[in-house]
Amino acid sequence: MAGWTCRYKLLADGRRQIISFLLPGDVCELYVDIIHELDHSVAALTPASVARISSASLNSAMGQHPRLAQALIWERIVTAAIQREWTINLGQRSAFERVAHLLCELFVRLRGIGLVQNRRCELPLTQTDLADATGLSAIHINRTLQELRRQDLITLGGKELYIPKFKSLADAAGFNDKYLHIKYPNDESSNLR
Amino acid sequence: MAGWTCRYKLLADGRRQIISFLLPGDVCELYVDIIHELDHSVAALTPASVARISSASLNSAMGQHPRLAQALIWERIVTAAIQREWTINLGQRSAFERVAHLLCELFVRLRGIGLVQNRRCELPLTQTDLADATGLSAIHINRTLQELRRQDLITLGGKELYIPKFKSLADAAGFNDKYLHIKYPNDESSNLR
DNA sequence: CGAGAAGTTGAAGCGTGTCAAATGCAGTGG
DNA sequence: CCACTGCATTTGACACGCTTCAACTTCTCG
Repeated sequence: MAGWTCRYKLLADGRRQIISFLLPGDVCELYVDIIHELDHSVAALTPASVARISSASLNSAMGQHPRLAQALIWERIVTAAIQREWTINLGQRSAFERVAHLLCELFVRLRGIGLVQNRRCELPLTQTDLADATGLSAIHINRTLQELRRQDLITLGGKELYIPKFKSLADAAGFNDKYLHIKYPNDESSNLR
Repeated sequence: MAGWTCRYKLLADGRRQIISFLLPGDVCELYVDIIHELDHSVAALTPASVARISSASLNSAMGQHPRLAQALIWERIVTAAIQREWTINLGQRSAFERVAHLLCELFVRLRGIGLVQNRRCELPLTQTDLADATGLSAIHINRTLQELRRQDLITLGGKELYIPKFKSLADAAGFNDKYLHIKYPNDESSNLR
């Protein structure tokens, strides 16, 4: 409901991969009762508040509100699309593109839930977090962020991210928001420049 | 129903990332009618036969067979887990581990659908396919496969893969099949040695 | 004010990519 | 049946993006 969390997995030797970021409103796990055990971990990156929903109440809610079931299907589709896009990000893109792409994704998702104002949003991640999400070293993240700043694509500091020309950053990243299937209130995705 | 296919996405400059492999019995897309357009492509890697199911007949089948709906939920959970594991593979593992891990995954999945006999299975992938799945260059795939052969972890040639000691390969890859949630007929996963 | 975490910088090393070319192999047409 | 063709695989040499290591500095917060 509030705050940032992430899915992650630790390898035997201590390497950590962040698998995805969960933002306010995101669903963590619908089927805990089916699989019984998660194959990964979830952690809060900021103070966060989380709601638990019993499958009984969820089922009755879906019975009374058919569009809720539809919304949850839609949520799964988008989550899967994001995970596929991360696969592409890690598999094909350079460090520069990777970081730019991740920032684009987070920015658009935050925008979709009203957490972007004046092209600014909070980004409560350490450079180590960014490193573990992009499969890079924290040191290289640092240098990549410097390069992004040098090209005036972002301003990042004090946990605040500012993207002056979104289109430029998206082009540099090869980012296309179609996969997120996000509808923006009061304007269209193409209005992001 | 038969043959190998894959999901993939092409970047603007021609880079290709294979996002996942679809094996016989796998579901490609349940909700085409909801999202209308796919954000990626699917291609056959071998001659393949595919069945289309209308949402009408699927819904009626699920109505008559409650366990079918359960099975499809289970399928989505496993698919999501595989995609997360690919994220880890591409983000954290070395070339050697990546290839070993991918071969482990495919081997176990093929085993689950009865396509492994005497520790052998078909692997109708080119080295270029493996490269695009693991985010490596085809040349480095070639050298990595040679190293895997040199360590007697695999035999691969003529589109046939042989894994003499699965446990050894899995250890080298950091592979744990738990995320696949596969039940083996007539034996347990730990029987794979 | 002190201490630990986060961010920054420089130098050196290495894993993987790129380029170029040779070899092997399967399908095709004469 | 064989020469031809094109794709897959293999090999070697070299380049480079990113990692590692080792400081140092700057923040944050009790």
